[in-house]
Amino acid sequence: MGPPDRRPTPDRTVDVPVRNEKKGERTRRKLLEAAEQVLVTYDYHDASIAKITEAAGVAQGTFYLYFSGKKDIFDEVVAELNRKVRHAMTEAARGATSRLEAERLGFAGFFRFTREHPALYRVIRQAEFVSPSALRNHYEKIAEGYFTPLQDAMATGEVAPGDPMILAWSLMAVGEAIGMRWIVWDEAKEVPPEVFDEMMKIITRMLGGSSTEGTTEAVVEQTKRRRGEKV
Amino acid sequence: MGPPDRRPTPDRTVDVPVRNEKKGERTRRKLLEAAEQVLVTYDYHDASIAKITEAAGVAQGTFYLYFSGKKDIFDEVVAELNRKVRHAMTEAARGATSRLEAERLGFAGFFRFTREHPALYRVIRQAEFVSPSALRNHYEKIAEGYFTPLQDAMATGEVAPGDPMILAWSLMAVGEAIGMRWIVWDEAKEVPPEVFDEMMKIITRMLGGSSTEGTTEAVVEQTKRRRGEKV
Amino acid sequence: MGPPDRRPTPDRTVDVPVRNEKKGERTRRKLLEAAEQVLVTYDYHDASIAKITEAAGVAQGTFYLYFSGKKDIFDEVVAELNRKVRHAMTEAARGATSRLEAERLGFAGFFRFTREHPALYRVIRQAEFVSPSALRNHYEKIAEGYFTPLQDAMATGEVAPGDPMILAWSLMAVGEAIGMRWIVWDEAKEVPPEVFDEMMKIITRMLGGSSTEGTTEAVVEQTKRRRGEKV
Amino acid sequence: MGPPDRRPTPDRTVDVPVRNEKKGERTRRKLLEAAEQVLVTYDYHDASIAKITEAAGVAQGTFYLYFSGKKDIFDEVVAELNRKVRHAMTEAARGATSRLEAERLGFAGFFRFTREHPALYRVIRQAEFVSPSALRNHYEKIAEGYFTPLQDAMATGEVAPGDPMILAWSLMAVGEAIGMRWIVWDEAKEVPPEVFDEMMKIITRMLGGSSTEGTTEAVVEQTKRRRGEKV
DNA sequence: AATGAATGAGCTTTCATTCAT
DNA sequence: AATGAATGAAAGCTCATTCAT
Repeated sequence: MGPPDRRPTPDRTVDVPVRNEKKGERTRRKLLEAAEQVLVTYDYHDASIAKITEAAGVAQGTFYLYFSGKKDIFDEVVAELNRKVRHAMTEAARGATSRLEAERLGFAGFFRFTREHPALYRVIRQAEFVSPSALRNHYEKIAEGYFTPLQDAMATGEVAPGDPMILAWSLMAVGEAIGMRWIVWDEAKEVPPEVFDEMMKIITRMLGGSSTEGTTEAVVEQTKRRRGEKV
Repeated sequence: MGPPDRRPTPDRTVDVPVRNEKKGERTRRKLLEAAEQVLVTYDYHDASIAKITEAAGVAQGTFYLYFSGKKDIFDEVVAELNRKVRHAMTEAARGATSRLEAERLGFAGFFRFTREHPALYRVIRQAEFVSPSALRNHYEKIAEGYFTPLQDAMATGEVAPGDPMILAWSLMAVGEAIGMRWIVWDEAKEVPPEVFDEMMKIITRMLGGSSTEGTTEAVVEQTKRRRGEKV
Repeated sequence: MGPPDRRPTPDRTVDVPVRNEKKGERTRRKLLEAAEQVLVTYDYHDASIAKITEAAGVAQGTFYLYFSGKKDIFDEVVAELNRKVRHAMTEAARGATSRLEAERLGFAGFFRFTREHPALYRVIRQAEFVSPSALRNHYEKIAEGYFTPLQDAMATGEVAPGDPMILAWSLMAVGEAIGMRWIVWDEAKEVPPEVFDEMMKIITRMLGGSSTEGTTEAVVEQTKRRRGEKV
Repeated sequence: MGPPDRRPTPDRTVDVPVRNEKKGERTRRKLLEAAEQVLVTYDYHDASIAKITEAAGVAQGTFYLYFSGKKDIFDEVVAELNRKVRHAMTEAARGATSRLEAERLGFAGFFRFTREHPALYRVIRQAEFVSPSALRNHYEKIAEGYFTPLQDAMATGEVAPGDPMILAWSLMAVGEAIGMRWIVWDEAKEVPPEVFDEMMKIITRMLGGSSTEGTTEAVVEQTKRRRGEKV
């Protein structure tokens, strides 16, 4: 299953000891990094302990000194990726002056992450079958990150009133679908600008705010300006 | 799309010879049905050829007379499920008098299908790792089904102008996310009415049409009437 | 554990197809024979499936077509050995004209078996930890074989009255201990005659019958005569 | 034999430093006690060094400072148990006024020990495969303990003349078999009185002495009296 | 058209033992 | 005197696939 021979198994992880790190901790970290790396190329079933330990440059038995089994390390990898995606989105949206701008920047950040980690994106989705709880946790954490900002924006009228959680899930879903279709499937470096613009028009309508700033036209205009196109 | 295959999913593999069906074709059909059945309970890796052939009542060797391998039959099962979901959605939307109503009915149909086939839903998602091409085909066929109707609705102004394909993907994504979150995760019999209403408010904004009929308020009103609540 | 390198693993079992035996049955029999053979040299834990299948000349996977696991085949081997020992004892005692003579011949038969299968003797005792039920079954079957004859002999006064089962267990125990001490430990070809005679004196007293024939002196006399010694 | 080691078997490894005991000796003792404890619950193969060192509260590596391997410590544990059983039997028989009474008390003591240490009983028998020499040593020491008393009793006519060693082995065997059958298998608190009496009738005959005191009837009478039954 | 016995590579996991610190 | 991280061989077992019948 999966694409087992697209790339050869990476032989070793470069072991750069982190400062103040004990021997045991370093080995654990090496294993975690190796697992992430192996899961880039192989799916859960094909990502064997043998491949992981080989990539980490340790003996097979060593694995069980740090993890109780395959699912255990998988869960940790998922948790780490979750942290990374959320970080990428939050950082991208930082400094936005409106909810809509925050969405635009956040989506752009998410797509950038998707492009930079096309295989890790696969890992997250795989969790649905390997570790449902890890998957739930992933989506819920992202949705929760949306909750308060959307609630606040609803209070100011920037976003149409409603249940912030349902809106959060809807926005998240659109981003994921567009990312899957126009980045992962097309193995593209980015969502084509016209698709992004079109998507933002839809997102704008989903938010349904009343302020001028948030209208479809205004957004398209802003974006074009940013790209240096003429309005 | 005609009404293909109106038989309900068989609970067990009962071999009722179809008229004019040769022996070989019947065996092939038995295997396909058995695979579908087994994949309801087991995921791809646990659904062994042995389980499938046992369920079909044939010897293991027979399997390779009709399918080139495990992935082969999986692809065929996915294709069949795809046919069924699309059929369920199309049938549900039949007779709608507006695009918005068609969406509402279509989503309801999709949720009903999700509720009735919670495990089959999992099968489709699993295709992402087992057979990426099957998965693409699945989503693309659904999206294509949206294309013409949305294009037409844009022409009449019922839906805001734009790229019908991107809107199709966005709508599909929202439905899937809500179905996953409120049916599959909650193991619920249906999406709670208030969630459905809230989602429809968002969908309505996504369509962004100009006709009165399509406004949020109008839709909520219609729905309440249907439920016998006072407006 | 155990003496792992006394003898090399036997490479193959000579496969003499038994008449009217189907392919599957023959493979099963080959595995059973190979297991018995391997268990002669190695103890339960060291008698790996790999060694067994190699000795049988089949692939490892084939093993699981016929046995559910290691314990399964072990139980069958124990059961077969049990059948063999009881057969050896019964055959040996056949034709005895008194209970005491039957005992003498039976013990001699048991010792002969012990001598011919010193390692199989070990296998039986190993069952105590590997498969307690198999072990119980083994001893109980032997004890049961004693029951009726002893009961009958008690009725005729040939053996002192009492509980035949407790006497059966006591006789069995003495035989086993003497066999262990003077055959297995000494790797001897037989229990030394003077030990055997001494043991028979004790056995004679244990039976405690009243008939002249059964007295210690009479037995020793008979035995000496048989050996051609002068009385 | 003096009264060595009157401390009860420790339920847990509590490290009470013994007077004048150096640190190294204490660690060694802790390991030995931990091994005994672990072997009560697990059999040889499942009693891992990890479990033993954990129970002893020392690091795994420390084990090899005191023992050359797993078999080494096992042998020492067996030797200690051997000391304990013999001690239990000797103590029980102390004060007997005849050989027969000594047997009766000795058997009772052995059964009591068996009942109190059902798992340790298993440990001894396991030695047969783990460490044949330890096992031989065990039985030989017990048999030797019988030797002199039986020899003396034969001299006085209390026991029928013969080879004391063969009689010793026979008696030992009967005790072990009855203990296994009616205590270990039945998980009973004691050998049922009627079984014990019946066994003593057999033992009495095995000893085959001439003095009145030793007759079956006399023994049964004594026993009944002890139990307060009327004769 | 069908059988089903046989394959063998590959998996996860355990554990006695070593050795640098 | 003690540590505990690391080892690596070996185990039992599964399963997609083949092929002689």
